[in-house]
Amino acid sequence: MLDLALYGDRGPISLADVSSRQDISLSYLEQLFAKLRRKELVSSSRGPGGGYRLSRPSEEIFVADIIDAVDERVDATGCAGSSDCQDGHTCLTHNLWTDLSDQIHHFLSDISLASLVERRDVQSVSARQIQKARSAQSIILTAVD
Amino acid sequence: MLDLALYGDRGPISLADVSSRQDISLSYLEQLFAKLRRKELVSSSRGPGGGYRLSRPSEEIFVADIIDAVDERVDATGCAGSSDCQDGHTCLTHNLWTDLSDQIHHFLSDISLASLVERRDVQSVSARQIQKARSAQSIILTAVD
DNA sequence: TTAAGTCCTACTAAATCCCTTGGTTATATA
DNA sequence: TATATAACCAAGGGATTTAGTAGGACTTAA
Repeated sequence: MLDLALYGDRGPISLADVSSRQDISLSYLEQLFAKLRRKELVSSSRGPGGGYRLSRPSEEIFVADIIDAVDERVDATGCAGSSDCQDGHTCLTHNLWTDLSDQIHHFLSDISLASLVERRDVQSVSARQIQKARSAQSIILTAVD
Repeated sequence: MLDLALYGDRGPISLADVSSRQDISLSYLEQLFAKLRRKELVSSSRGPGGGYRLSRPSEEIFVADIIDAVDERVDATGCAGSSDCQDGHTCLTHNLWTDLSDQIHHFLSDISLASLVERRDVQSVSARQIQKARSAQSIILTAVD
């Protein structure tokens, strides 16, 4: 999603591009983006020149939204929401773990894609990725010559 | 560990007792407590009447200490500390996940066993456990008659 | 018409978590 | 001194999750 936020300002991004930039397998990305599309965080267009784009401005998409869509829960309990972890009742530390889950969710729901794009560490990784893509392309062009 | 904090005020607690109260298998507890002992969070005494006790007052043992001892890390990154998640470099969201790990660790390092013992939800679960143990014992006594 | 792309299902490999089995050693007590 | 109670130890197994593969069907711009 951060890849779309970084590189998606001029039209849709194909998962093949995301795959090569971020070192994530294409098929795995397809599975993740199917879930992201269902939760309407991205929209897709098929055919040549197609790909995915963010369905909202990056300021309005939060990491928690993405985790929720892909993961279905941020849950540190193990006993989960069901709360019958011990013979039909809750275990001793049940509420400790639900508190922690809440903390995690709160932390991630404060971080937008836009705020990540502005981070210096993200920008430097992105710069390296662009550099790498350029040199890869120049190798191809050289080979064509 | 919370079981020791709750019930360990009169001498050591056997893992068999913890096992029956907390519905955790004895062998699994043995593995966990081996790690806790190595990190000097508990001390053990063998033989009849033996068991484990907290090696510090419950005010001075924090959930983060326990997690660290048992788990060796609280780490949300996947790429872990190694930070070479992408072809020898860090991935785009590397620092986001290390930040999250820090947040989790900070949250858990503020929570002592003593503070958990004082929680109402913990006390009510504990009360239920004591009740259950009493009725189990009375069944045994009745059977002896 | 063709190639680029999404879309879909089924399967696999590895890791982790919790647990089981089957022991040994130490020690309090009868 | 015998016995029961407990900690200690090692090897392995089942379930679940995570990340990825494989192989294809459908859409659409050029």
